[in-house]
Amino acid sequence: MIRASFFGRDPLNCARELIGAELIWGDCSGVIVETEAYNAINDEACHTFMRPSTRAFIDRNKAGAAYVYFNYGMHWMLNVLVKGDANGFVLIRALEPRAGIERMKERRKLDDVKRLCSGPGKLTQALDITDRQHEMDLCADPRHCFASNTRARLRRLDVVADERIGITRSAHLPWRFTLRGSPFVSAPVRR
DNA sequence: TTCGTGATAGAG
DNA sequence: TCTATCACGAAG
Repeated sequence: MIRASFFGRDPLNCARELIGAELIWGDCSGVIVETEAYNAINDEACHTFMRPSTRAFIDRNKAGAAYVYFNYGMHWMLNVLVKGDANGFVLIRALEPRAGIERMKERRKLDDVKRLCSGPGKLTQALDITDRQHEMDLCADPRHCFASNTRARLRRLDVVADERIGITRSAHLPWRFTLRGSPFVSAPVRR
């Protein structure tokens, strides 16, 4: 299980290094193939820029806490709080499903494994993540945590950085990270 | 490309 | 109160 100290550094390193780790969620799990970093400072796309409630969230929580919010009236987004050298969040954007695939298919009402978790709103639906898990410590419960994938690490993962998706402000920063060539990401790499 | 859908925050 | 905005997804 990845410990809280992992999230006690800065969002960019955390986002990059989470690629290849496994997200364990109850009976389901998947390998993280896409993330984005959001910095609490100097990043207009981060919620902290416009939302006092998000700044308060950072103040009262510790590194590794889940930041779950509702967007566009229908989608939940899962983020992890990074708090240490620099504060911010890592948005979990896509997974390669590993365990509990049948359960994910039921929740998504979809059979195509490649499209089960290929987007931030899709993976929360597949794993049944909602505001029930908001502020949950993701470094404490072995059923809701991240696990480092030692085998993948040894293979020296090829991680690509490009521009974040679906934002207008601070859009040029290369703060989206994907596993090179993965067919499980939300959108192809741009340059 | 277009729309559904609802929380949040700032303005009036 | 009212309105703009939004880290999306599915259909067409």
